[in-house]
Amino acid sequence: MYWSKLFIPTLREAPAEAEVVSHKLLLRAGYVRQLAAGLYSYLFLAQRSILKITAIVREEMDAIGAQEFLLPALNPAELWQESGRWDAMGANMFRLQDRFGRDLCLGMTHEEVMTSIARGELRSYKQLPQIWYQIQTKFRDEPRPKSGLLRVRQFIMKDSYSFDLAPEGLDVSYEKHRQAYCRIFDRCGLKYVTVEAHSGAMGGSQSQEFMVASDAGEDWVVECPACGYAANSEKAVAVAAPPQAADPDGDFTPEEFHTPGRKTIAEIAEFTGLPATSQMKSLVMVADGAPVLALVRGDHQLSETKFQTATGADECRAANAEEIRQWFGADAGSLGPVGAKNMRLMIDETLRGRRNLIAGANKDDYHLKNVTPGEDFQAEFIDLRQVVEGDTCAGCGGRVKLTKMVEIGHIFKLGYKYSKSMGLRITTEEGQETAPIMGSYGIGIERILSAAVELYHDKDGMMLPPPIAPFTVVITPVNFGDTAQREAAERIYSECKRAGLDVVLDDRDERPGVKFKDADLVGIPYRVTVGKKLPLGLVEVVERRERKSQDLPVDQVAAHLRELL
RNA sequence: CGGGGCGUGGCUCAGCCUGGUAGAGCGCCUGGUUCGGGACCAGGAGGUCGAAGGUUCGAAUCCUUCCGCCCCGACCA
Repeated sequence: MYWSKLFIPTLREAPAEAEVVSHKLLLRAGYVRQLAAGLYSYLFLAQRSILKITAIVREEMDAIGAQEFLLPALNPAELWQESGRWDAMGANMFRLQDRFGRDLCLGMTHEEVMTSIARGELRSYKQLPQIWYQIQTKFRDEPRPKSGLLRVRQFIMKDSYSFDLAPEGLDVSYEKHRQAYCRIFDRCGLKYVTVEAHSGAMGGSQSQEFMVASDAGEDWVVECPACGYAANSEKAVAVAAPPQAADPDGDFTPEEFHTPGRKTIAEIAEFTGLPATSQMKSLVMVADGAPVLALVRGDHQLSETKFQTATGADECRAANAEEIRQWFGADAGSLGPVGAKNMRLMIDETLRGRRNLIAGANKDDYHLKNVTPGEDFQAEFIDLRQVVEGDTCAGCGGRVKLTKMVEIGHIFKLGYKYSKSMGLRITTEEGQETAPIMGSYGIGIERILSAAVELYHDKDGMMLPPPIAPFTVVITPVNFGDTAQREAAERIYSECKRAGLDVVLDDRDERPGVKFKDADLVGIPYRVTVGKKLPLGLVEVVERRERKSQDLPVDQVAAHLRELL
């Protein structure tokens, strides 16, 4: 293709609305344009990358025996009502009505539709296992779309679903996906980690996420470099740093003391002269409408995900000021476990064995000292806190590190949630009816592109891995008006084409600097510069990432690049 | 939904406080000179200043309401 004929609207400056690197570069390099919050048009270059990514995904999915479908994005309400998710999805689901007033939604994911196909067609254990997938557009009415293509309201997902007779079969389907995902992300040139993920409150037994490190990410991943442990912080377990002061030894009873105007952990620490680790932080939560008091060490944060999982509730939130007043007779800042009535108490494992701690007195402007869990109040010990930097690995004792990451894929053992709620039954070898066990597996296609840009860029632009770059070679004659340069460039161009390379010839009547800048910005992995060395029969082959340059005779360029790519 | 910021040619922004005939740079078009890292000269096109209402002789500028976009938080199968 000839650059002068292509629509590649590069910008010298990034539009003001872009903040994260991948967003800025995708706009500047002319890959995408924004239509509205969380809605992007993919222009020529982005579409080329996306086609390359989806081709890789397709090959690897096909290789594990998965079969490609294409399901409607528009779904009838009834299907989602059967699984219970018409209500559960809440405001995150786009809903609409047809001309007859029938409720419809735009699919956020396709467990329901896949299950409805399965229950209509699958009859016998002989038909299992099945893996069905699609590469299709998903819609989610995100409360806050952000970060360019990283969090959007419409995006392309590869989603697959496995149906197996028994858990051992699901293990196999799951493992096939795990390996296929590794191959996909390897082939896309990404540096990623696989982490244990939160499986949700509704009984999924196992799930893993594929994550790429990026400051633009929204998840924190806890990793132990020593033993390789890696988990999403929503689920991660680690050993907390020991308390900064030893607990008073002795069998004391709780004793009230006046703390006028001191409400925060830091204020109490300053007032008492004891560190935050000597305090219990009391958090009043509401789980499915019922109050629950969650207790963590003063310097720790409650993990709401762990909390929700522990309660088994569908919906959790922090209590508001009126509720707290009503339940405790005091305001936030003076709350504690002693005397908390008519509610469940949960306490973080880190506080097991601690004695004579400080907590709120449930009386405004008063706190208690000498509060001992298990003696002065009863609570369920559960891991509730967020892992922090400085904790040590529960497995090997190494120091864990936390890294912000973007989720690009998620594999999930679903269990029987959909097969049971939607009445999918097959007949076993023994002639009994049984519900197949399911798995679901997702890859965010645009996130692969964005994550690659986040991972590989410099001040001049993108440095996309060749397998997903829109072009792999650009031929840049310094002066296209020069006959010798033009002829050499065209010759190399057609030889590259014949060698099967994705090549573009920059035939624009621009100064060389403009062409070099655009090639760098767009992130084409190799550039062939046809210029001053041509009289010697030589051109330069420049590698984008390292900027390594090599002079080659005109007739060897295509073969050389063919080797590299 | 709470908090903050921003909306002025395609892009980046000035002008707004203190009301008085809409600007710059880049980009675009024409002609010329250039040609190894975003050239130079000359000429030119392009804007209902987010929208509506109000105040005023007069509103980009002041007031009210609404809309949109971004950021932080809440939320996130």
